[in-house]
Amino acid sequence: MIDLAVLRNDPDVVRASQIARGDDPSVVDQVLAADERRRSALTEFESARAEQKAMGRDVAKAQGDEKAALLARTKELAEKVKSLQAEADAAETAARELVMGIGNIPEPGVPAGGPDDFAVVKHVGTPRDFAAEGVTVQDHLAIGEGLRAIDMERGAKVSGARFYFLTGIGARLELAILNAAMNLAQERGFSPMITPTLVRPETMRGTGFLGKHADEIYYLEKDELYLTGTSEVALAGYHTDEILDLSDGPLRYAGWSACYRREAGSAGRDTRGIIRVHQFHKVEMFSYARPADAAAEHARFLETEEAMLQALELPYRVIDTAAGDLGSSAARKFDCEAWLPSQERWMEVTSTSNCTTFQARRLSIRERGEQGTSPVATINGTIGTTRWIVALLENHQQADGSVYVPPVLRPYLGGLEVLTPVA
RNA sequence: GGAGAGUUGACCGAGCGGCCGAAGGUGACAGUCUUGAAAACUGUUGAGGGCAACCCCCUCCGCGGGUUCGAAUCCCGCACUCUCCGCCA
Repeated sequence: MIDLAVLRNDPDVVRASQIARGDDPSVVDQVLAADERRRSALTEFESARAEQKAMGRDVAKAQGDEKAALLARTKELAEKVKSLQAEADAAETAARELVMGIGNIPEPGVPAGGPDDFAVVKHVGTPRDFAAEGVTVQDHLAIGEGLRAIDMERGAKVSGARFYFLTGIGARLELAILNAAMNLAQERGFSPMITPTLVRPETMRGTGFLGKHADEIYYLEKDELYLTGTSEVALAGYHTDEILDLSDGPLRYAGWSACYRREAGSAGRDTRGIIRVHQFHKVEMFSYARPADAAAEHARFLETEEAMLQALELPYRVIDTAAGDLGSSAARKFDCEAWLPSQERWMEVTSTSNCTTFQARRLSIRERGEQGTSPVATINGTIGTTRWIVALLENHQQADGSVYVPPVLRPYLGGLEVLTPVA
C-alpha cells in the first residue's frame, strides 16, 4: 500500500508512477475523492458518537422521570450513530480498496514501460564458444537424462505436466546448490529459516500477491489456505503487526522452502524440462530495513546474488526491470539472468526487489522513531533455486555429456569434480 | 475426532453492563538522593485515526456479528493457545 500522505500532498508523483507502470492514472482522483468521503463520514460519525457517550454518562447519573426522558432521546441518537458508523465503515472500505489497487512508486531511474523495456546494467562472464570447443550443445533435459538426474515422464505420470522427479545426482545437485546458497547467506548475516508454505489469506493479501496475479496461486478451499510461490510470503508475514527494533541494522533472514506456482498464464511456454514448473525449491533473502537504508540493502542483495552466480562460474547479465514489469509491491527490481546455451538466450535465475514501505504498510510492520512509529522497508531476493540446475548443466556441459562441477559445490557432493553420464 | 480451560497494554496480571484505554506489578526512561552505582522515593511510559496544528475528539481489551440508551464485561459464530481422552504416526 502506498503512503496516503504522498498521494494527498503530491498526487502528480502517483499519477506519473501509474503512467510509467502502464496503469490508470485516474485512480488517483478516485482515491482522493474516496478519501474525502471517508473523512467527512468519519467526522460525522465521531461527533455523533461523542454526543452519545456524553449523554450516556448523564443517563448513568440520572434518576426517575429524568432518566426516562433521557433514555428516550438517547434511543434516537443510537439509531443515528449506528447508521453513521455504517456509512463511515463503507467509505473506509471503499477508499482502502482503491488505494490497495495502486502499485508502489518506482525509484528514480527505473525505466518506464513494459517487460521488454528493461535496461541492461551489466554483463559478467562470457558465454562459452561451444562450436570452437567442438561441443554439440545439449539442452539441460538431455544432459540431465544422461546423468539420470531428471525424470520428467514419471513426474507427469504421478502429478501431471510441469512436475518432475530429481533423481540420484539430480537430487544431490539441488541440495548442493541450495546448501551453498544457504551458506553464503549465513556468511552475510542472514539468519536461516525454514518457512511454512501454506499461509492464511490475510498473509497472502498483505504481501501483495493477491492482486492481478492471483491466478498464479494455488488455493486450498477446504482449509482456506494458500500455497506460497516463495518464502518471501512467510518471511514478510513473520513480523506482521509488530514494532521492530532496527537500531542494530536490518533484520536479515534466509528462507528455504518449496515454492508452488500454477503457471496459469504460461501455457505452452518453457514446456520442456524444469525451467518452468509447478513446484521447486528456493533459498530467498529477506530484510527488514529502515527506509533510508533500503536502497543500500537492495544493492547488497544484488551483490550477494552475483557472488553466488560467480561462485557457480555462470555467465550472466543484470537487468533493471521496467516499471510496468515490477509487480505491485516493488519500487525497483533487478534480475540476474544466466546464459542458456541451448536456446541462446538469457534466463532469469534471480530477482531482487526493493519494496520500500509498501509491504510493511499493509502488514503493519513498523519501527519506533522520534515521533511515533513508521513503516519499515522490506527487500527480497533469490540466491538459489531448482532452476539453477538448468544453467549449471548447460553451461558446464562437456563433449562427452559429463558436467563440470564448480569448486563451491564440491563439498556438498562428496568432492565430485565432474558429473558423469550413466551408460 | 471428543471434552474442558484460556486469549486484556513491551511483559505479568486485576477487572461489578455506566468517566475503564483499563487497577496493581515488572521492565524501560527521567528526576531526587549518592563521589559514582545500587537501593529507596517521585514522575513518565500502548497503537491507529480525525484536525494545518495544539487542546480536543473517535476507535482498539484475539477476530466478526448480536443484545442494550450504554459492552473488556451478557449472547452467538470463528481463529488461535493449553490440558485430558481417542485415533494416526
